[in-house]
Amino acid sequence: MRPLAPEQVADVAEVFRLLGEPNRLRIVLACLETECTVGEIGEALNLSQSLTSHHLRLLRTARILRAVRHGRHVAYAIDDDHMRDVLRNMVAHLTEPHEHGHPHEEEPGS
Amino acid sequence: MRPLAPEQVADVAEVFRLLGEPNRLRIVLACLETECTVGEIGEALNLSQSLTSHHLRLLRTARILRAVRHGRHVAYAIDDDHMRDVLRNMVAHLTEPHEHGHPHEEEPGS
DNA sequence: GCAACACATGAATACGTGCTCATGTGTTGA
DNA sequence: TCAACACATGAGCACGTATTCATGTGTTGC
Repeated sequence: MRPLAPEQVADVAEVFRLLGEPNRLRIVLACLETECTVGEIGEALNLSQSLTSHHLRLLRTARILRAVRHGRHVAYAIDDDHMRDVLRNMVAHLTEPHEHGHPHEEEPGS
Repeated sequence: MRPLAPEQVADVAEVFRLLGEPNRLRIVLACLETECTVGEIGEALNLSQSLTSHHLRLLRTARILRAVRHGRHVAYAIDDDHMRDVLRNMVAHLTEPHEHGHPHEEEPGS
C-alpha cells in the first residue's frame, strides 16, 4: 500500500469517523444485506425520524450509502463492495482471537 | 455475516471511532509497515510527545496497536492482519471509482 | 387543489473529545 | 545514586457533534 496522499488520509478518517458512531454503524449494518427505507430503519433501530434522517444524510454525502426514491419512500443501501469488505474485516478483527499469543501487552508502564 | 450481537456493534464502532481521528489514523498508518517508536512517530507526524502518547494509549487499549519495549524506547505496531485488511479496503473504497455509474445520487430532495 | 404521508433540514443544546501544560514513571549510563 | 532521556498520564479548556424540536419539501390519492 502506498504512502497515501495527505488529503486522502482526511477522507479515510472521515469515513471511519462516520462509522464510529454506534447509531450510524447500526444504520449501515441494517443496509448491508438489503436496501431499507428511512421508516424501516428508524423503526428497526428505534430512532426518531429526524435523527435517522440526519444520520442518513451524513452517510449519503460521504458516499457510504446511496439513496433511491421508490414512490414517496426513499430507500438506502451500501454504496459498494469495498465498504462491505471493510465491515466484514472489522467484524473479523473483533470476533476472531488474536493471532500470536502475545501475553496481553497492554500497559508498558507498571 | 451474522446479525452481530448488539454489544459487539459498540466494539466495532469504538474501533472505527478511534480510526476516525486524522492524527490517530496517521499514527496507525505509520505503524502499518514497520514498528515505530513514540519519538519517531511524533517527529514524523509533527505531533507533540504528549499528544502522541495520548493517542497511542487509546490505540493500544483498543488493541489496534501493540507496544513492545526496546531499552528505554517503546515501539508500536499493528496488532493483526484483519486491521491491515480493513485499512487496505478502506483505501480501495476511496481510491477506486464507484462501481456502477449511478449518477451522483446525493440529494433526494430538491 | 387539498389533505395525509414520508422524508429532509435548520436551530439550539448538552455532551464528548482533541489538544496543551504540567507532572509522574521507568530506564540507561556514570 | 543521580542526572538525563523516553515515554505515560492527569487536569483543564476550546471545540465539535449527537440529539431533539420545529418546520420545510416532495409525493400520492381524492
